[in-house]
Amino acid sequence: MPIRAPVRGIVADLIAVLVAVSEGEPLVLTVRERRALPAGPLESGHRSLQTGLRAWVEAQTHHPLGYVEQLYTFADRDRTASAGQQVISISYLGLTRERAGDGTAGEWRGWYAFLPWEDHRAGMPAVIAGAIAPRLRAWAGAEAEWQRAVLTFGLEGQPWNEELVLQRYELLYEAGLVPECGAGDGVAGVPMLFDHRRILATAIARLRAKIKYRPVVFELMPESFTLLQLQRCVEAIAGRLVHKQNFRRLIEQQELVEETGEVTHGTGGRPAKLFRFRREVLAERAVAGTKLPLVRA
Amino acid sequence: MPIRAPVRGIVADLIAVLVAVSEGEPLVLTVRERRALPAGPLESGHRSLQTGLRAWVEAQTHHPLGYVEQLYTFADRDRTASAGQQVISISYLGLTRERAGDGTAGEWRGWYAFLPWEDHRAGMPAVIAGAIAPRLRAWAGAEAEWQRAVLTFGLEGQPWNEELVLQRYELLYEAGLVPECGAGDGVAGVPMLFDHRRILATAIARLRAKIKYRPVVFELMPESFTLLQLQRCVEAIAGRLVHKQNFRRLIEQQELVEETGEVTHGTGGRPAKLFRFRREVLAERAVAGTKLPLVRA
DNA sequence: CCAGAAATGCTCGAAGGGAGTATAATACAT
DNA sequence: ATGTATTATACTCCCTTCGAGCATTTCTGG
Repeated sequence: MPIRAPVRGIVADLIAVLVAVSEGEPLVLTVRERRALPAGPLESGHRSLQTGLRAWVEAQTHHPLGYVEQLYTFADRDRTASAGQQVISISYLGLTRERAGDGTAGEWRGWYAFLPWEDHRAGMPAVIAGAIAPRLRAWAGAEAEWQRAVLTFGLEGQPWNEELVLQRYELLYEAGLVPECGAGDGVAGVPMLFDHRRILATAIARLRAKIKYRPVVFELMPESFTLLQLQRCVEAIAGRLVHKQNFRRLIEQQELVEETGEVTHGTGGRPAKLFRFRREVLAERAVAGTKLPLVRA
Repeated sequence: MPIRAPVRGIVADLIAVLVAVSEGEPLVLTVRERRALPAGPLESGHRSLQTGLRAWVEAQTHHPLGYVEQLYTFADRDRTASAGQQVISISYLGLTRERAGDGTAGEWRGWYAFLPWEDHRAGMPAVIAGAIAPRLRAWAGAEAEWQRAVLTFGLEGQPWNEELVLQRYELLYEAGLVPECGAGDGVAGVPMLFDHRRILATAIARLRAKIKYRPVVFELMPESFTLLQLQRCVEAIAGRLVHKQNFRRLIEQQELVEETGEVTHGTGGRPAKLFRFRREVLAERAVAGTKLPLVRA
């Protein structure tokens, strides 16, 4: 391959989607009047991107960052900053157990303020039938486009798939229904600067997928918790309700938690046992599940 | 957040892990005497990283790139090129249906040449019991380190988990058993320049996970194929054997393929029906499976 | 014609998961 | 005190999925 001169004037940014769940609401840390995600320049001297981000976030929020995962790297031409400079944005998802206290530069905000059509805990949000569906209908030229809308938004009786967060945002973007695309008014949700709302959508999609096969929810929970609190946390992230008894069976049969021996009162009903996460499973579960029809060794 | 001056002299590279499967062997495109993955500088003027990489690869190999997915972005300090320049490497996984023909800058090479301990199709490779296990045993100080080796490599009767490709490579790296770490001789496998073998491991891990829940295998198959060819392709990627009858049941009940109406002869037994991938499922399967115990709407 | 090799069809049983019923233990209103 | 609302927790039922294997069919090559 020919070695060519690289692009000059590259700027690299780290963008963090920091997530916490408080009282059954999923929160994301925002800055700049709640219109942007926290971001900072890449600094040399960090051993890796991961540790660099962790150090930076912990310095900013004074709270430990439980879990960090790289999301995606964007370098679209329209991300170009000033003249001729190319901007590369490396985005991260971070889960934190507690909300940042004072001294934090940003504000925590419920993520469904930005993507209200993603919260199906109280049934399909009115904004879908009321605004999104008709405007997508009007936009869709070919039948294929409408079918795409039907599938991603669960219209016409199609099942709702909570993982398609990014696909839904991109569909709205293409249809000109979010202000970020530069084409007028948005159909729903608070917009953000640049493509931060898309990055948030990416993060939510990743997290919604991940809680199903890795015990990451616990990174968002306090040390001890009731099973209902855990369930509410999962529901907050997934944006939909969960069958209580089966959820408990799932958690318990996987031996993800152990009883602390204490109970809580004041929840309005029978006192609930308190549980804690069994950190041992992080090592045990290294041997995760397969899905291929293997033959015996 | 304080806006600080960004790192000066950033260089951004694209690194591609191009995969093909030919005659039941997984191949990866290499350059530089088969010691490196193809890489090129990020060029401005491309609409996005994805399209930039696709254009570059297709120009190089004269073959369409079926599927492209971003893998990971590395920017470790030790990736620093010359003086004070920070290198950011954005890696991609690309699946291609055909091997590149003439005019290609690189060479296709079986990926198990680089990671021989990953091929369990003929049982656990001798190199594990013969070289890896004893040398990890000698390296492991604390019991926890040995336990990690036992779990990731499936020692002492632990089940083999084919998805832990990256964890295994990193364990060998930490233990000083690969030449890339700068500590002498490697225990097995052809080394590569820089951290390219780690990137290859990342790609294999991602692909092994992905074939289980997305129909990406078909990106590696010719237009029409027999079910055994498809199975061999999956086995090549997964590095382990699959139960034939159950594999067919899985494929057929998911309606991933349809018969072409033709059959092949000369395979040594009863002629096999030829199938083709039903591209429609790419739209249908947008509604993928869940694992949360949901409540009825 | 016979052995070997694939392809394909079918069955059995264990495990997992969706959905609902039943019972227990608390807070709170009357 | 008593009843009701609310939450916690224990089971049951049933259907689907999936691992594992047997059996049969249809070709190739002596």
